[in-house]
Amino acid sequence: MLVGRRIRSVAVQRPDIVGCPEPEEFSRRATGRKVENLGRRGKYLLLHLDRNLDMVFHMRLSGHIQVREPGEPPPYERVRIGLSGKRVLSFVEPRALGRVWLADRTDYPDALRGMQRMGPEPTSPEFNSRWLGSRLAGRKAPVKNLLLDQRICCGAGNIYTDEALFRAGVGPTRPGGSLTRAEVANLARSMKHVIRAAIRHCGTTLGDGRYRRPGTQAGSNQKYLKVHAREGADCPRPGCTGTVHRIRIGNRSSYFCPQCQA
DNA sequence: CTTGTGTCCTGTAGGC
DNA sequence: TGCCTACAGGACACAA
Repeated sequence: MLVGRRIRSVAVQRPDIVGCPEPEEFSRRATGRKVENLGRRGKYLLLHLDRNLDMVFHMRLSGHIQVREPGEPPPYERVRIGLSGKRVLSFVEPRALGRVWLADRTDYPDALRGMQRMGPEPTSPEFNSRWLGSRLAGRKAPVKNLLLDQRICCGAGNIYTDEALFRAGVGPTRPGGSLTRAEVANLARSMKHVIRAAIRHCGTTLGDGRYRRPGTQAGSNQKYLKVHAREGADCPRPGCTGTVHRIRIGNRSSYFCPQCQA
């Protein structure tokens, strides 16, 4: 759908969506480049272009990209990229919190240091109980917050941290350093499981469904959520008589079952 | 270094 | 109906 196409034009509808360089230079440098490959690192999407350039997208809370035919642009289109072969890539972002950057692959800018500092992918062998244990050791912050730290568990967000903690039977407010070795190992395994399942189900489309996998289709992972966004529901663990609670941790909601998550 | 809080932005849901 | 507040898939700057 994208690989092999050449960028013919770039139209920035919302300048603050472009992280760097400045929108004008962003457009100038991207125009004429060819998409050689696609990639992902944590929550960042990568278009590897020729001349050693990467176009890097982050969808934040409500963004998505779609490759469409020319014509009426979708609502909330913030950046429009005209491609060879009569296609248009639209970066759609209602809340305008997402960003796109253009970077030299061998010299990423400061603006992308968050991406550079990310830890191992939860799906990789490097993400194991040894890694997680080393990151949680000595920490007093709630384990929920530490899992949201992309330097510790890249790609994890509010949904998947809740689900992994439930699966591991670990309460979200537990200080990171208080987990036993067995709990850490369990949590690492649970995170792998949750992230793999989410990828298999093409992501989680919640509520108003603004999240969309590329191509505007909804994901299906929301059907498999055990606790997230299920406040008041009976705990899904067989035999448990508890209900799903919602609390605020660090200004964000956490869902969990107090009876099976110690 | 760690930790908690506020901010960016827009839209929707729910209370009154 | 309209106005107000709370909340939403995230990350970062900043203060203590």
